[in-house]
Amino acid sequence: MNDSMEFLYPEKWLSKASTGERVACELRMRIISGLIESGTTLSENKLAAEYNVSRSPIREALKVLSNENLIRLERMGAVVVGLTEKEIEEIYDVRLLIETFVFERLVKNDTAHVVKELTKIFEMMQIAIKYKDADEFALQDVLFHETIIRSINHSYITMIWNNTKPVMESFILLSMRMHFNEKYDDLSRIMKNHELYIDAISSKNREIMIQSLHQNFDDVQGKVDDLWMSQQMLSKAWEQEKE
Amino acid sequence: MNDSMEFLYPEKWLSKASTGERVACELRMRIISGLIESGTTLSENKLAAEYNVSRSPIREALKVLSNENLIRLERMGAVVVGLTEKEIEEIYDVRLLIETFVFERLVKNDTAHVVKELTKIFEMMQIAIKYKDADEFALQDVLFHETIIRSINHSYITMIWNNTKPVMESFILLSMRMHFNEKYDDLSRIMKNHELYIDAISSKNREIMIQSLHQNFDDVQGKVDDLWMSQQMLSKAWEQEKE
DNA sequence: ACGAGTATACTTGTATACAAGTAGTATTAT
DNA sequence: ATAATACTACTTGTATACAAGTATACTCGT
Repeated sequence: MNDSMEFLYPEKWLSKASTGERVACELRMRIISGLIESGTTLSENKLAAEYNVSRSPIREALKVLSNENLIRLERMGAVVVGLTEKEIEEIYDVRLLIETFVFERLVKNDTAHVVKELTKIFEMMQIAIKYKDADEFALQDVLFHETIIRSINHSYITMIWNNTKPVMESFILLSMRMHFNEKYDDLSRIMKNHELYIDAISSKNREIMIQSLHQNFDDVQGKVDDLWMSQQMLSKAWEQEKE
Repeated sequence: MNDSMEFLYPEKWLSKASTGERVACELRMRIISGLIESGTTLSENKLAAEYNVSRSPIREALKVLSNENLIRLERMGAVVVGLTEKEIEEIYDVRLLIETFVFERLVKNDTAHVVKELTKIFEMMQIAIKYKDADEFALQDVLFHETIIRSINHSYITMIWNNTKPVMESFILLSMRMHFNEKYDDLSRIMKNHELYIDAISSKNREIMIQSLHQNFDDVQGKVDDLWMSQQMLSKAWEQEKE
């Protein structure tokens, strides 16, 4: 593989990850960012050569990506499905679905502990903005929703989250990197919406929750545009690098 | 492994399955049926020896079961989580959640094709009852719901289904085997409920859909009892066989 | 008797080897 | 020229080998 190759996924998030997980994270980023185009056929041998590892971790990674609907494992090779606008809307469908469910469960119990945790994450996000750390911001953003979802200890809801989280994370990561330094309006809107989430859970107010969920949902279109632009730019950068 | 060992999962459903898938299906059945108790630690080497295969397909199977929340992959060994009453309720939560979502999507389009397919499956179920074929009945029952869910072509909803289906299938399979020849009342109730599903989709009537979903949900408690009894009986049979 | 350290028998993660099957191409026979 | 066949270069699935790390038990020193 080209020595000048850079990894898209933050290496510091992979401290205790196995080779298979690393490959999965990197491939995921490359697929979602568009560096690996939809329709491409990936072969285990080629990937193994490319990443200088054996087929074992590659196989593991492909299984993971297949579970996340990013590739289709076929008889000869793995076909990249990728993320179109449709898939992104669908993944947000699922998040809306499970977060609504979670909220209904959540308000039946004491929410003080969750609210405290969410507030902490909220403040972390503010720090990330202050230091213009897009990756950290994305991480905390995902963690925010994960905290809400895991708080009800529902094994199958958690399972759904575990399967959608990686795609979500990569998507948000790319989107944030793209516009973190430009769109301050976006950031303040995101922060306000997260505040709304906390309020909704704190006050157990269904109206506010629906409002914040929809707000989040409305943001998707913007994020899709971000992704598209991100894909364009990365492709260009890639082409230039190859020359 | 004991030569008298019998496989719980129908072999005819595994015609084109790889060794890994076979092992996954069999282990899943043994975990859900209670033959492998919760808390047990499974080792790749022992399983490989037990099933006379190498570690590769065993690893694959364990990854699958881990995704289904049936085991927890830890540093040393895979700890069996199993299916308690809580997990079963939770898996039905998810089915209720996604089938509700699917229904809302479904009624926006023409449902004639789906209704036709469902009617076919319904008639297959009747034949299965006629010939007292519990396994076939379970297969068609699962297929019924799969047909509904896949009909909207929503990749992430399909993903959720793919992750819950195997557990669902095993659970229903065991439940049906247990009581297929006794509880005709149950069967007719199940059939009536499936008829209700078809009606709801055909007439696009939300009221009926909610009714059938809840009916289905109310059945769960009975099924949990079935599972518990099934686990007891299988354990006893196993103990006797060992002597 | 009891605690520290070591030996051992396990565990997983990764690399490699082999077998079976498939697509596509080249070659050969008609 | 064309169709059929054989060959080549791939593919995945499974088995095996090796490395690194961990828990248990045992031995040795006090």
